[in-house]
Parts: sequence; C-alpha cells; structure tokens
Amino acid sequence: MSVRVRIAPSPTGSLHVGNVRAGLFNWLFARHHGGTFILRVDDTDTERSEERYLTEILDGFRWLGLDWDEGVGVGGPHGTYRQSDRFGRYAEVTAGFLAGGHAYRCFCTPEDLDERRSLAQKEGRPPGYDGRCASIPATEAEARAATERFSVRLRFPRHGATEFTDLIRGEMRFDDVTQDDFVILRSSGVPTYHLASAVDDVDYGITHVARGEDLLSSTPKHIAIARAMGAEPAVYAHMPLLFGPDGRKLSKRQGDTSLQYFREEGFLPEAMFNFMCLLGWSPGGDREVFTADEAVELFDLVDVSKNPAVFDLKKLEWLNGEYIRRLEADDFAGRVLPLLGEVTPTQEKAFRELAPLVQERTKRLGEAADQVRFLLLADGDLDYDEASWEKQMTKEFSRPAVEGALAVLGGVEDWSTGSIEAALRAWMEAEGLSPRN
RNA sequence: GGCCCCGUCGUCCAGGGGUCCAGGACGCCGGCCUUUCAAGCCGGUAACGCGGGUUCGAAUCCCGUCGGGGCUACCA
Repeated sequence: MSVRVRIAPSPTGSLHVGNVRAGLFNWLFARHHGGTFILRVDDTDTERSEERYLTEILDGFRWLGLDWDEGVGVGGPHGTYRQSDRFGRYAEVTAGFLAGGHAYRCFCTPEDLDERRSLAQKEGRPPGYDGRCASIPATEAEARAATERFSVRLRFPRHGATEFTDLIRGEMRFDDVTQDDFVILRSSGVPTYHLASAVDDVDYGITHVARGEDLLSSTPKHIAIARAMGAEPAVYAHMPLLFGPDGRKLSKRQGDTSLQYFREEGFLPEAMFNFMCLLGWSPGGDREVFTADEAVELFDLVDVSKNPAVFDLKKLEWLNGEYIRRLEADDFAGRVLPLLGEVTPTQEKAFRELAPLVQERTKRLGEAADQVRFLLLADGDLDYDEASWEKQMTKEFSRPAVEGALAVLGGVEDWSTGSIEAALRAWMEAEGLSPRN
C-alpha cells in the first residue's frame, strides 16, 4: 500500500514553526517512501479563517521546498481539499451515524453541561459528558429535533479500551472509562474538528497521520469515528511538541514564531529546512548539516524523538551563517539585493563589490542588508530623507562615523572589494576608530 | 483532580546491557590567526533527575518517586 500523508493547517493565523515542522516531517516521510503528500485546509472555523492566511501558509511551505501532490492549489481526486466545502459530506456522515446508532442527538444546553461538569468535578467524578441523552429513543429524539436545538454526539463504543501502535511512541492504550460521548456536530450544524479531520482522513485514504503530541489523547476519538465509518484507522505517529527558549510550549505570543518572520529576517530556506529537521530527528551519528535529498533518503517517522525540542535561535543563526558562507558570491548578493529596496545601477554595482566582505561575517541576510545600507547614501543622485536616515543609521553607527565613511568611499577610485576594504581600513586607522564606532 | 506522554551537557542530537569516569553540534570561556570584527583553527566548560530493583555488569531493562508537558470544550 502506498503511503498517503497530509498536513492540515487552519488558516486562522500565520504559519507557525510548529506547523512547519509537522509539514516537514510528513513531507520527508512521503518522499522517503515514494508516497503522496497532501495539503488540506482545516477551515471549519469560518469565522476566524482568512484567505490571506491561507496564501501565506501555502507560500511558506513552497518557500521551504515542501511541494504537495494533492490538495489546495494543485487539485486531485478529492475536490477542493477545503473542509469548508465539505459540510455536506460531514452532515451525510453524521446522518449515517445517527441511522446506524453510532451517534445520537443531545439536547443538553451549554449551560446545563457546564453546571453538570463542575458538579462532577466537585464530586470527584469524571468531567466528561454524562450520557444523559444517550438513551432517548430515536423516534422521540427525531420528533424533538424538529423544534429543539441539538448537537450530535458519537456513541463512544465500549470494548474495554482503545489500543493502537503509535509509530513514534509505541503501544498506546486508552481505557474506555476515560472517554466520553463527544460532540461531532454542533447545534449550529458545523462539524467539530474531530469529525471533519477523521472523516477527511478516511475519505482521502490517509495511511499515516503524523501530528503533534497534543492530539495524542484525542486519537481514540478519531479511531472511533473511522471505525464507525466502517474504515480501518490510519497509523498514527505523534511528534513531540516544540518549546520556546523558556521551556514552555512555543506560542505565537512569544513573538517571532511565524515562518514569515524568519523569511523577512533573512534566513535561507535551506538553513531553515536543515534546522527544522534537527528538531526531533537526526540522520544518526554526528551529522548535522545536510541537504534535503539526504534528509529524504534517511528520514523515517520511527526515528523521530519522543522528547519535546526547544527552538534554539542561536543554533539556527549559526547554521544560517554556514549556509550563507557557502553561497556563491553572486547568489548571495542577489538574495540581499531585494532587501535593500530600490537601488540605482551605480548602487547595485557598489553593493555587489562590497557584498563579499559582508557575506563572510553575517548570520542573516537582513543583517547583511543593514550593514551595507549606507551605500545607498553614497550615491550622489539619491534623494534621501534626512529624518529616516537618522533613525536608521544612528542605531548602528554614530553620525560622524557614517559621514566620514561616506567621504572616504567617495574618494575611492577603483571601486572594487579590495580597494574599498583598504580605504576603509586606512581611514579608520587614521581616525583611531574601531568598527564599533 | 483525572487520563496520557516525556526525562542524556544551558540548548539540539548520538548512544538503547560491557567498547561510556558518556560522543558531536550550538552557546559560553580561553588561545592562535588577523591592524579591528566576523570566519577559520586549537583547547576548555558542562549531562545520563532521584531512589530502589534485575544483572557478573545499567545511561541503556523493571518499579517507584520527583520534575516537565499535553489533554480534560458544542477550540483546533
């Protein structure tokens, strides 16, 4: 059986590095096994989903080099691959469950539920749904459905326990008494994540579900849904979560966790790819720097670590520096150039000459751009804005220093990397300056 | 609280009964190189959470404990 895996982002925000890592591992797994990588959009939350986020997410995956064989943007045999287009399908499955006794209507109101839940907790009983509506006769439930609001709950099958083998964590066992009859269709008619996700996985023929460990304890729910559909559940693999530097779950509020941020800062996709691989996986031995092809060849989900990984920016910067230094000079200059904004041909020429000096000592393209930005001022015909110039430059250099440097550069006849460096050095020595000033 | 997952240097990863007084990488510290910085090179710092087992022998297996994390919604 051919491997079919998927990544299913929700377009409710920027592409988070946690999702990137999940996508990366699924992609590696698919490519390693010659399988199919699918990109589906989990946008059942129509309120918070936005097209611009979806665009950013797709763009982010492409930037990293993760291409998908089926899904949004590329099509495939399963429609649009957007859950928002499949509400009819989820309703159909729900109806089937209702008819087959796999699910039942629940007329409890959210307020009732809250009340009973807190009472149960106070009395030390499990806080899950108490099954109150489970025994309402089907005919009665149907009649009430005409006038009352209701949600639909899965009748969680009681066989003792749900057991499965997690590719990363091994044998898993969840006792039935810890499970409850969870909601699959809200009273609004919108399916819950559990339903939509599990149904799609079955419909799309997903063979392996590799996702974050935060979903590990929801797995019995997904298995129950697949079985109620008469399908064989996928093989699951729960990847360790990513933590922030403070040792806590990496969250958007910690600031710079969107892939977009790293792109803008000038991290190379190759470096990002390599670095993300190292978060929870290793090609074995002491290898740390490798290409995507090498990773594809060596990767397998069973080798993924069980421990959560802290996203170490320092190491990413080091790795990025490694990749930057390996770039051809022209390639490097070409990647920094766009970050400088509008440049005249003269400025571009100047920049290309200066670029090798910066390339060997920079960790991020953005940093490189900042270091040479003063070049834009050296061109006489550039009409620059005094105020923004101040703001920009005084962060890095003192004003006299910059003016002095410009004067020196203006006097350079032979506009080449070597003579630029020589001129600047001579000037600094004469002025008794260190580069820090 | 209940259920579940995880515990090797500060961080990422290797090692899965002897070859480990634990290896690589980032970071940090020091040195060399260099007119400065960076890069490069050399060296140093630093870990098997704890307690019991099992075994001739445990970082590796078992139990407990402690610690961290996740889930516990008509969020995903």
